[in-house]
Amino acid sequence: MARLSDVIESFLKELMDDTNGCIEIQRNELAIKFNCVPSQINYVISTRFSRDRGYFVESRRGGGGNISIKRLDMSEKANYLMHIIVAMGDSISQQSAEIFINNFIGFDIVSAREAILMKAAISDRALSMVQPSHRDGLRAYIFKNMLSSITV
Amino acid sequence: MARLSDVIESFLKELMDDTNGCIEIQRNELAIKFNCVPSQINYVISTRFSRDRGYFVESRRGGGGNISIKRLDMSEKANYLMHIIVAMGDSISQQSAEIFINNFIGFDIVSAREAILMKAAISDRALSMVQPSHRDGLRAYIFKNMLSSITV
DNA sequence: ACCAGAAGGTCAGAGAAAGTCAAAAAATAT
DNA sequence: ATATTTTTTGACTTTCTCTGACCTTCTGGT
Repeated sequence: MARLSDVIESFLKELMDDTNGCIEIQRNELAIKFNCVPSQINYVISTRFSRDRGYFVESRRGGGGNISIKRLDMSEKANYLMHIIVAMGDSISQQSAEIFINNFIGFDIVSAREAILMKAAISDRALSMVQPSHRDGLRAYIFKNMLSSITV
Repeated sequence: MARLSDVIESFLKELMDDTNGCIEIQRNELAIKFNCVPSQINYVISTRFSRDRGYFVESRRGGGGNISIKRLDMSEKANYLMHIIVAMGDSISQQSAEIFINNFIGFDIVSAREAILMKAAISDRALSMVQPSHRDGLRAYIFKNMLSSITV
């Protein structure tokens, strides 16, 4: 038996595809449509449309209240990446690069596999041929190059 | 009399033959079908469908939970990658590396975006800090490191 | 101001799966 | 015959989903 939460999730995502990634719903109405309690809508939203899954949720109570869900758009992610490219400076350690990369996964900017690839490319191991004193500089250079490649 | 675990194993494998190497089961349901305790299903999966036997297993708990098993055609792709790692030797030009990467896309070994990332990491531009005479060697090293990271 | 009604929010508990681990039983090897 | 390995079992744990009672916030009318 398919999970109701999954059904509601894909309903909302399809709705979003038709409306440029931005929808407004009424909680009670939706609950009636899917024959569940209203709080299940909250459950779906909090487990499937959280910030770190790339959605931005707002709501208003009271008469005429509603819930709006927006899919964070690419330009925002690109801005985020550009910001990091600038902030990184011209040198970075393996450790802090990996922290950045882990955050990217959280922000849905890269997939888990892409993260693995990036980590592999800038690890100390990959750069072991390079003099230690030059490693962090080269790492920043390669890292930035990878980041700008996916900004497009 | 054949062992139950073997019976369950071949049942799952036949199921997989009919479904393109990818199945979804419910643990409790299967246990009822074979008249055993649910944890025996775990035993079969962990002894017969482990990673190094070429299967990838995922599961979800809770209502509507399930276990999915995917057969990896590991052999083919992993062999292909290993072959390339060996063939590359300890030096490679940007151009030939890109040819390899383009082939990976064709063989569904990497996605288009992953390919972009890999190319960015080993481009002459990313390695412009490095003396030209050392570039191809470092490139091979980074490239191999990325390839083995996704062979796992 | 005040109040009523109309939204949405929270949280804990019930229910529905799958996971773990170690002991008992069975099969195999020496 | 005995030791070792593999299979089977079941009690207990963890995770995810669904529900309902109760709470908070907003709007509009008096």
